[in-house]
Amino acid sequence: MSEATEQAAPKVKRPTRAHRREEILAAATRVFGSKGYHQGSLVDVAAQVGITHAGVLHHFGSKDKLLWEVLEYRDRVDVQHLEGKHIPGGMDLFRHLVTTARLNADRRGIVQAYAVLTGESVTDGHPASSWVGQRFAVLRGEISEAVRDLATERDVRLPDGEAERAANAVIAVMDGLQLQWLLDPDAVDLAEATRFAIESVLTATLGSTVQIVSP
Amino acid sequence: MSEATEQAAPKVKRPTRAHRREEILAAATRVFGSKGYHQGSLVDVAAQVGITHAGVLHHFGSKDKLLWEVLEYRDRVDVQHLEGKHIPGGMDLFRHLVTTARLNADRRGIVQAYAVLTGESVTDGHPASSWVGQRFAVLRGEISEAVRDLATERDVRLPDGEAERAANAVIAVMDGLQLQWLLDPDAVDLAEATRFAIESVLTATLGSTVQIVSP
DNA sequence: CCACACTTACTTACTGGTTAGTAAGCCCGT
DNA sequence: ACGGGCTTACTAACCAGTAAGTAAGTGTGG
Repeated sequence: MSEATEQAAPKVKRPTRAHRREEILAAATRVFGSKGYHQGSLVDVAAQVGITHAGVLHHFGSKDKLLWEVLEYRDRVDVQHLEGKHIPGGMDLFRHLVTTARLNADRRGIVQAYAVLTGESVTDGHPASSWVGQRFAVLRGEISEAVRDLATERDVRLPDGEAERAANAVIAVMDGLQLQWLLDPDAVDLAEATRFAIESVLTATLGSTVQIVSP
Repeated sequence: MSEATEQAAPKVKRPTRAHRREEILAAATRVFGSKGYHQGSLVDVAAQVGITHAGVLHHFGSKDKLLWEVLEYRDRVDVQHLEGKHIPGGMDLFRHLVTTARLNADRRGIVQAYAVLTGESVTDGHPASSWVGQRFAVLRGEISEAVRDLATERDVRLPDGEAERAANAVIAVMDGLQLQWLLDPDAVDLAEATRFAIESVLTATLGSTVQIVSP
């Protein structure tokens, strides 16, 4: 009898398409993160959500397409803590980068997936290589822009290409620190190390001490 | 008849064991670099030296053992331009790091193999993970030591752990720049970017401008 | 309100391909 | 004539993708 009144929670039986896809994406992130794309199989992914590998293909068509959606999924998670606000510029961008690093220290799976897939992507014809390349290009643009903002703010004239060089160094240091942290979490404090490294690059680039204060 | 007189050139026919192993190691470096460890097969390696995959196993026993020898092989190549001199300290170490970066810009295969294997190594139970971990630990020790040398030289008192933080940043930036360079060689000048990034970290750490002059 | 048509979410079973590793034997140089 | 270097031939495992079937839903016309 009480069942009729419980119609407020309508869908308990079959998972909706959207929900199931999300489950599979989360599982695929774990699998690709812990085994890599080539070594991680659709059977592994399927087992984690309690279906067969054919069921996964029913939702995503092919393993390549699944990977693409996993990468987009990571992008969504990456900016969700910004809550609608667009990606910031100037000093706020660097604060955002450090904040992301701090959050990442509690999201090992996603960091690992990113590191593994980025490393794998430099192999010939890897399906993720264009995604990673694009990602680097976008980051390079955004960060060098922020560096130029800071330079203008402080009346510093930057040599040609200096902003891009700084941007590349910032991106590099974040990726490299993640690798070290994954292999030995005790050897690196992800957030602190990231803050230190970015401050170093900015200080050297702008010629005066730069401090990134936690928001 | 003339065959008998040709015995003056003794070893043209069958390659010696040592020489063959070296050929296979070079081939394996190319294959693991271009396809990764898991995706690169023994058949690929064997084809490059004109034998079958069973021939490779005859020399190395298993794929894992081959990987280990490839990693050791890379270490040998990496320091061979030092010609017997041991790994330097102080400012000489950082000069050495930049020099290595410059040489690496013409050794894409080795850089790629290192990047791919390092990325792969964070996957569960990867045979290279302990090698990479060890490598990071050794580098961290050597570089932080060199940072302390420079600090002493310049009468700078470093906060606790600052040398290690700087070392981590230097290692990170080198690995990260290699990744970016592999994905888009035009976007990064490997040697210049490395020099810039290391100088930044050292300048920020030591509180006064540091320049690394090419030897 | 219910039967019929259709769709969704899978499963089972299979194909064709690739893999590392093993075993046995051949050939060539010494 | 013997042993190292190699090949051929094979095994057992695993892979992505396909095809066909099934059960449980959803929508619709009468």
